[in-house]
Amino acid sequence: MLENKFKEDFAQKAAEAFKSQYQDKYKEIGDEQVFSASFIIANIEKPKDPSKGRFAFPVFRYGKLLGDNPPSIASKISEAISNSENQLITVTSIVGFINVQTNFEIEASETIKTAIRQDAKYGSSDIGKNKKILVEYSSPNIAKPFGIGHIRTTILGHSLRRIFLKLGYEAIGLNYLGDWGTQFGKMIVAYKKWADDSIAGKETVEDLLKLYVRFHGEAEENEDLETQARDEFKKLESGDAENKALWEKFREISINEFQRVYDVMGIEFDWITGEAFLNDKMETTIDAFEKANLVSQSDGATIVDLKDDQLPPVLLKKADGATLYLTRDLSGYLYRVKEYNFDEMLYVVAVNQSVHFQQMFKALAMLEDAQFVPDENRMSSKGKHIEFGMIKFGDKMMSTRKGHIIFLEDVINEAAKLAKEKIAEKTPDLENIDEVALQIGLGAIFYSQMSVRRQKDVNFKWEEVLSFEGETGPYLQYTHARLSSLIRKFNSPMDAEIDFSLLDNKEEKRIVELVADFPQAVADAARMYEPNMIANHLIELAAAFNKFYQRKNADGKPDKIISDNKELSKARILLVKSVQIVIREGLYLLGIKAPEAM
RNA sequence: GCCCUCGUAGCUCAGUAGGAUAGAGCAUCGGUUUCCUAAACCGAGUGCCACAGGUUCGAUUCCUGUCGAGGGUACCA
Repeated sequence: MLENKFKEDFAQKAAEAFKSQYQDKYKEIGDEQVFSASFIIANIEKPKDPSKGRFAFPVFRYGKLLGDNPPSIASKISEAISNSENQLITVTSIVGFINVQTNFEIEASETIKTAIRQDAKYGSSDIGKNKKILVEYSSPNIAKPFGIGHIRTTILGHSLRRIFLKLGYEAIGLNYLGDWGTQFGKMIVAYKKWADDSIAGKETVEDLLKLYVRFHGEAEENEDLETQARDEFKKLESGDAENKALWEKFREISINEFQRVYDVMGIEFDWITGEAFLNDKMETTIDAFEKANLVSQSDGATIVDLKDDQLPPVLLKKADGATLYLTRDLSGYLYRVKEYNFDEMLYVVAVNQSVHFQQMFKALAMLEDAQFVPDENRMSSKGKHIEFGMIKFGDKMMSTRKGHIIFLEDVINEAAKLAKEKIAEKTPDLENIDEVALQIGLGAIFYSQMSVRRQKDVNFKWEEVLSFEGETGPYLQYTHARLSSLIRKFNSPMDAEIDFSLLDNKEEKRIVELVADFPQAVADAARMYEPNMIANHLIELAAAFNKFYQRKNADGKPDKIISDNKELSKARILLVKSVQIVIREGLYLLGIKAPEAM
């Protein structure tokens, strides 16, 4: 918390300045709250234009209180601070803002040393200490292939897990497979009717998809199929052996396929489970709602009326007695409460399921109300739907049912292929070409999802996902490779005394600021459940570094990082090292690998 | 009908605890490589921040309404 050192110094001095400059008013007002250092520090902000100052403090709110105009207040306070002993900061004032510059040598020295000392831990903190957070993500449906539609939940959730781990949380990544539900009735009907005997036992997910698509195609003509599907699922749920065997077959084919894709993508989970896991817990859940007197019958179905105009009732059981997705999710929540006693339970699921989660959280709250659970023990409010926008293709929604699907693996293969071509052209003697090509391909894909705020719908465009130039994953990776290359090239020891005052141009200054602000970016990303904030920060840092890398001296000659000026080179290479750490760790938080060369 | 999300440059998007002249990338045009990786860098132009009100010293940001796009709205997930 290096930055605080400067902020605290400023806040302290500003508080004193208010007291001395406005003695009479200060006493009259009596309320010292808004003049306290802690209030000031909380209201410090960052100018959009970094050249204005490292941070700023607007004084408009004091205008009425002090009976003085803001520009005058700002100038009086800043003058008073300037007249005091200042090691750390320099202040100036303009139109009601007090702008603060930090002592750059100190900030540079401490930022760089901290980053290098903490290395992979840079940006971490202990704000999540003793807190447990569950993150449910990916959660593909069995018997459907892994499509591009699954990419956002997978990448977002995976990144959030890593971000929370970095902040000291016990973060548990959960893959909750859609391995139960009426869709299996559909699959079973389709399989029994149309399965190709010649490939029996060797079916792939694609074969299952064909059956699924055919079912929906024919069901449009023949409504009876839907009824048959419900019957088959009902049979499955009551333990029919033949259907159980088919279900296990579908499940195994899918899981093997998923695992292969996760391995390629480098996606990790702490617990892979599924809806079927909850089958024996459903009755307990329904009992709990019954005991709480929340259950009623409606049109033959077993429901919980949420007493809310905005929300449809929760269906615990369909008229035929079979359970639904929501029943299973409620059971899952109650199970996880018991098993993990979490502080937060994040559901990284697309926005089209928002009603589902509203229903779920409301039902859980009603259950706790009925059970008179005291506030401090309530768990129902700890669930959060981390929603994200839909993926469209050619401006249309993707629909698995209609077979409109882009296989994630095809996207990955295509990206890796293009990356490999590019390497062959640029760095043909690179050793581990295939490995790096995959890293870059994945970097492009991952970044394309991370560069947009999660609430936005995104239109899948091959040329955007496969772009390696401009604000992209490969740009960050390329920058990392450059940084790594510099460090390799500078093969003198780095432990000598460094004169950080040699770092004095505006490019170096900007880089130090961005390195120093990385921990804040990580914390912000966690607060907003928005990895995009880290992606943005990395792009800014990479751009600042690349600018520095290609900067020219006044004479128009390249100002090289490694030069004959030994002392300057040493200081700069440490700066380079700190940037490398931030880019590498930042990319890690996004789930992207940082190659040493490419 | 009702509910949720989104609406910023030609295109894709940042701007996320309200702040000082609204920023990037792509695309277009021009420049930079005797090379610390040109997947880069430099320069050039573009905006009634959907619209209308409100709150505030100050609104792209918060509130209300309108319009537009997408999603959802009990026996799918």
